Amino acid sequence: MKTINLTTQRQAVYDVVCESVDHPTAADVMNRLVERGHSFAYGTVYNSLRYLTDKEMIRELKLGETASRYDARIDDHQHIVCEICGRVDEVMAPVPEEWMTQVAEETGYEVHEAHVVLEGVCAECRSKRKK
Amino acid sequence: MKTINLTTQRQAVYDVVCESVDHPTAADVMNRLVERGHSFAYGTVYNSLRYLTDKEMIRELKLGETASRYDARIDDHQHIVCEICGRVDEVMAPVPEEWMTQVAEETGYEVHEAHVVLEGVCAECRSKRKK
DNA sequence: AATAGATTTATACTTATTCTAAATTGAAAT
DNA sequence: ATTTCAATTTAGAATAAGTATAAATCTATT
Repeated sequence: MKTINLTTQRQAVYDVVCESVDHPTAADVMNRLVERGHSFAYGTVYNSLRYLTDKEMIRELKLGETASRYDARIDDHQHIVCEICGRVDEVMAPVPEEWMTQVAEETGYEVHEAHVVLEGVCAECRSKRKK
Repeated sequence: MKTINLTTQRQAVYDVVCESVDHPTAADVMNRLVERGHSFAYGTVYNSLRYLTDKEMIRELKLGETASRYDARIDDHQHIVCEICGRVDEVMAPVPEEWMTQVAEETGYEVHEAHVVLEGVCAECRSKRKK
């Protein structure tokens, strides 16, 4: 079932996510679609985001905020959120395998994956703070 | 401001969280309060959970589900969720310091903390599956 | 052109949580 | 003991994010 049916709506949603660098929420995506002259139903945007997520063309991020965010990078990676300005950046350093093994031993679980949300202060906010 | 004012309601909420081993949601806490003969307002339970969280007597967990869960263990640790039965267990193995350092170097962030949600299959579900 | 299946639309609904304004409680001061 | 005042609780309305539904529309195939 890897048939992918990209309707106008799904393509437009995909384009917005791909061209965004800030991990937009569904509401962000909606606004950007309107800016581009589209006017899709509320539910269609959610449907499209889910469809694209199911087809693994985008990823849904749950970073502990109320709304999910979406990411066009689908390779395995984590995220870091700035406590000051709220920006979200990618973390490419892989979670250490040995730690995962340790967790498996400790818990008796078969460990499949790790979702990590780091918190800290981004470079920009750090330099602003120095004054 | 470390004055802690434990009203009847807050104490009862705290007791429920402390005596639960399954990381209850606000709704779970509400039900358990009713079982114990209490009948507090809806908002009071949320207020109390927030109060206790602010005073660092309990921790709020955002594990990617729609509802927050609460944990009476306040020492630094992570969580693992079973993909089959949904149970949530503690992970005491600390996130490797060197990985955090690596992330700091990679991102330019000052890294403060890591929230990790692992996913896998718990021991019980693994043995059930073997049949 | 006719049909069927998938998709979109508009809108209603759900769930989790927060907000609000009035009522209640409880500690401190008279 | 009574007054007072802030903190807290209550009941219920409001909000935010997302899901469900049923009718309308689109699209591919006969």
